[in-house]
Amino acid sequence: MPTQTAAQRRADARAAYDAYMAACPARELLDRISDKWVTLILNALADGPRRYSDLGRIIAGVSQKMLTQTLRGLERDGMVTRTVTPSVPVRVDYELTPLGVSLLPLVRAAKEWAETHIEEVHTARAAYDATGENG
Amino acid sequence: MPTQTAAQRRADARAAYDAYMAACPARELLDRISDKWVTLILNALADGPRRYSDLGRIIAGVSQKMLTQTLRGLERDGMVTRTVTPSVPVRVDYELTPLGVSLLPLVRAAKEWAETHIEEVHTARAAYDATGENG
DNA sequence: CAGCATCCTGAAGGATACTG
DNA sequence: CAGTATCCTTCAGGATGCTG
Repeated sequence: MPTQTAAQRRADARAAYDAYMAACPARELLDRISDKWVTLILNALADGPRRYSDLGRIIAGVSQKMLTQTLRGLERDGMVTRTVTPSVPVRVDYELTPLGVSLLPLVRAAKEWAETHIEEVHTARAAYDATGENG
Repeated sequence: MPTQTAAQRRADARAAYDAYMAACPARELLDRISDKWVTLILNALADGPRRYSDLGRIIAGVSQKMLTQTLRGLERDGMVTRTVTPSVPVRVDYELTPLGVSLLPLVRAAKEWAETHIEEVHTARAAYDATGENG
């Protein structure tokens, strides 16, 4: 029996890697904007502040849980501000911070790339699927 | 009993939205590059072709399953090519296609933004956590 | 060497019900 | 209105063992 199995070595490597990854700024960013709801909220807030219920309607398919959870995350990261107006009933507005706004170009760049190259991707995909299906 | 409950309406909205989302190029792209292993593989292949086992070593914490699965996905989408050299033992090289290469600037832009703004994020996060903890 | 097939667990996220 | 709390399902992804 070896001092360390291959599995253990891999596990160690992963642990080290995970630690490294957790500290990687690019990774943190991608983890954030890769979230489906994050990009949708960012877009929904792009032209100005919105109320909680407005966001829920604009984004249509979102559950309360995910909406709240995502907004909290964005607030925590300084991407949006949450403003409570203690009227009756309560009113809560969300708005992008400068930091949140600075993220928009990146999201748009991604959109740009996607729209430019998506056909290539689809073509490649169709070709790949075709070759695989008949042997 | 209403013709349609709120839950049903939300479910319908989600179904419609999911369909819409699935067809959204930007969404497709984000789904791809948000994958942890995708960005790592892209980077690993940035300076030239690599063998399967090399990738496994360079990316350290990856499991065979995810490595293969991710590479297949990238190949299918036309981001990488897979070249088999039928020697003994077999040798397989992966290389970025022009399409794959065209994605690198975007990944780097993300990295750039992250490195520029990550401190702001961390500061905001610390502030947020501080206010919440003794409320 | 470069995979594939299988099993299994943890975590994300939707549905639902309740509250200030 | 704007959430919070709970339960429950789904499934991404790791471990393991086998193959051309």
